[in-house]
Amino acid sequence: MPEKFHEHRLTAQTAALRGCSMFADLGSDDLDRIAKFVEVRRASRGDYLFHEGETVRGFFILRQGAVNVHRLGADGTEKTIHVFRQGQSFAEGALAGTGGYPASARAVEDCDLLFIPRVEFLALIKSHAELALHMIGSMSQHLRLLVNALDDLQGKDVETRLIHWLLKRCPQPRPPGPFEIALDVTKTALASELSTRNETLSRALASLRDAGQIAVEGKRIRILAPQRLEARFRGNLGEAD
Amino acid sequence: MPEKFHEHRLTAQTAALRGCSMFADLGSDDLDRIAKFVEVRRASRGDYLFHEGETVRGFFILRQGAVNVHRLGADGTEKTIHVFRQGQSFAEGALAGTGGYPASARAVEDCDLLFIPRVEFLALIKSHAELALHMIGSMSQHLRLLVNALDDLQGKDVETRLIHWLLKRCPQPRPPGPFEIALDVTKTALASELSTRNETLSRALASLRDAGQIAVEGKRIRILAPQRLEARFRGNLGEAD
DNA sequence: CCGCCGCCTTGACCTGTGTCAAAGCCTGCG
DNA sequence: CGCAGGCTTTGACACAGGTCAAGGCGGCGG
Repeated sequence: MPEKFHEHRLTAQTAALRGCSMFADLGSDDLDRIAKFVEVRRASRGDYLFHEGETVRGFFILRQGAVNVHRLGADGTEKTIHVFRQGQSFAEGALAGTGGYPASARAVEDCDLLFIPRVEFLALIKSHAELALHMIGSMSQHLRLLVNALDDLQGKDVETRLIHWLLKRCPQPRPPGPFEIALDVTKTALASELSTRNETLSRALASLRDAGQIAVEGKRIRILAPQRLEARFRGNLGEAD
Repeated sequence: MPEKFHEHRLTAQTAALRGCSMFADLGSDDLDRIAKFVEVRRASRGDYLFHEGETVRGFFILRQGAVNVHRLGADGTEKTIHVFRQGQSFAEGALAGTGGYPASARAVEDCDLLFIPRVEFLALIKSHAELALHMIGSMSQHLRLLVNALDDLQGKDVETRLIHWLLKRCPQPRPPGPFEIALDVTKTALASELSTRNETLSRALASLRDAGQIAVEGKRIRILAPQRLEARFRGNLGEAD
């Protein structure tokens, strides 16, 4: 491999690493050191990145695409734990523990990711306390995420969870006019992300449509008045929760 | 304070620290260093250790008792995320993040705990990569725990969750004869731990009793045949999940 | 000893959501 | 062009579990 190309590959990865919150404020020398053992991976829609129970070889940073982290129930139906999207890292929590990955991960879109091998990374951490703190911070985020997911499930009905999902991808502060969201996955996949079935999601969408909150055109959902939708969200929380 | 007493206090805490998995295999000099800034705390049943949103001052190790980590819904009902018991640490995930504790913690029994202040601990981590790895390991455990809780909720009905809870505190390998479990909290609190209501828990217990699986006498539950109960557990998973 | 107050139990009822089934709609392929 | 196989929508139905209400049981203070 020509040296020039190798150089280029390194800087491209360095940039990608910096984009991930975990490595955001590391010195560029450190980043280069990491970039040396990082692997670039591509995954097509449907490919598995790892399976539950498999021994942990490393973790991932998602540059492009979306990954569904889930478990399989005894009857084979998969239960989504979380869907990660670009810029996020996942499975770093599994690095330190024993017993392999606690869940499986499958690309729900074509993905472009970085794979950080376990042993090299752990070795690096030992000499870079800074990095360890970032790692802890990142895991901390995931903990919060799961805590949120957990009380979403406990307290909120499907309509409320759907509204929550919509509002999360609507800019803050809320635009007064309509805002359109393009679904990057099938509605069935979205249903799974919301821990429900496509039928139920379909009904929830219909109910919001009938209430004049949204307009649905295939894979595009238009929020007619984000502020009004947010009001309904708070309303739902008040009684149902 | 007499030097002798101080010495004693230190070694007692050192021992307590070693009991916690997070510090288990640290050198005793390191433990002593930690012990210096650790605070001993007691909490009576009902006391709050921290509230959701409060700025994070440190984390806890539970030496004795039980702590309920939960959130309050909009209507004021509390939703349990997890109940920690002796030997476990909690809230260490909040150390690195921003935005304060993601949940509240309340003693459900009289508790005896160690409080590890945030700034001192973080400073120590910077110079002790070993410790950082342990920290990561511990958070990793909590992540797994939440993942488990999450798919418990998604997939399993209350009876199954109850059986799961019972089996978790029944020795492995399963004794062939009866095994008795003493509830350390009220049944209402247990219901909350299982993310349900006392009425529903009551029914689940009754149903297991009528099925000849358990005997309930106030706060003591006798599992008549652990192996048979485990069989039922697997049965439930097969269909319902 | 009695009454109060928490906790637990049981019954009746209602609602959300999963399940099953049928039909509509797209998209790609022969 | 037309058909097949996905996805989505809608309806009918079943059931787990939450809610409300009415006791029962027990412990503790007066």
